[in-house]
Amino acid sequence: MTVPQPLTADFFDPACPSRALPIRGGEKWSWKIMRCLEAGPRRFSELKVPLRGITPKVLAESLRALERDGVLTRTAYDENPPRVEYELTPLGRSLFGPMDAACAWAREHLDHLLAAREAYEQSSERSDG
Amino acid sequence: MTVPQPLTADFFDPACPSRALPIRGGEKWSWKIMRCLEAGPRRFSELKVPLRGITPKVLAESLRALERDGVLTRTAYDENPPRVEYELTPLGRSLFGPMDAACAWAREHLDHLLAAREAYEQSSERSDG
DNA sequence: CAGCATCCCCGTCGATACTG
DNA sequence: CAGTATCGACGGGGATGCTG
Repeated sequence: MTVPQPLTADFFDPACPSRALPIRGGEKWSWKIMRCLEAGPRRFSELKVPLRGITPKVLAESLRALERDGVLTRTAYDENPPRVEYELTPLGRSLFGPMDAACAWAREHLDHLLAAREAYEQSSERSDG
Repeated sequence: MTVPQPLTADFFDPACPSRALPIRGGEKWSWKIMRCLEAGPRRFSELKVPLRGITPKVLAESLRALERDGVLTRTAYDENPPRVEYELTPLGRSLFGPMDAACAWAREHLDHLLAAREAYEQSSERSDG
C-alpha cells in the first residue's frame, strides 16, 4: 500500500488528463464565468456585472479560451445594438462535477487550511525576526 | 431550473472555497509533487528524478508552499550527509479525492476537448489566414 | 453594446552558479 | 545532499482609450 512506486508519472504525457482541464486554477476567472453561466445564457455585459472588476479585454479573452475548448458557445445576433450571448455546452456543464468536488473539499477543510497557514506564519516569524 | 439566478457570487468572499485550494493549476508542479509522494515519503533528490526538468529552486519553493498549507511535512534529519524527507499529511491525502475527480473528467472528455480545439483552429484559420 | 489596441505590472518558471 | 542567490523569460492580468 505504502510501498514505493516506480514513480512512473504519466503527467509528462502530452495527453495527460491533468493537462487537458479547460479550467486551470491559474486562470483567475474561468470558474467564476462558468458559475455565472450556470443558470442560463448571458450577454457580455451581463457577465461583467457579477464579475466585479473584470476588464472587457480579460473577459473577452477568457470567453474565447472557453469557447475554444468547447465549454461554451458564442452566439452573435445581427441586431442593433449588437447582442451576443454565451451559453454553456453539455461538455461545459459536465465540468461542474469536478468543480463541485473541489469546492466541497475546500469547504470541508478550509478551517484546517487556514489554521495551518497561520501556524506556519507564526513559526517562521521567530526565525525571520 | 434554468431560471436566471441573481448571480450573487460567493467567490468574492475571501473565504471562498475556490480560493482556498492548495492546488491551483497555475502552480505547475503541485499535482505532480503530490503524486510523487502518494506512495510514501521521499527525499528532495528523490523528487527531482521523476519531476524531470524541475530546478531545485522551483522544487524548494513548491514544497515550501505545500508545507505552508499543511499538505505535507518537512523533516530534516541531523545527519551527514544531510537528509530531508517530505511526506503527505492526512489533509494532503484528502486532496486526492478532488484531484482524481478532475483526472477522471479529463480522461473521459479528452477526445471531445481536443476535437473542439481542432475544430476551433480550423474555423479561425479561414478568417486569420 | 461588445469588443479590440496598447502599454505596463507582476508572479511563476527556468538557467546558472554557489554554499553549509 | 539539500538547498539559496541572482538574473531573465514568459504569460496572465489590469488600466486606459477607441471602434463598428
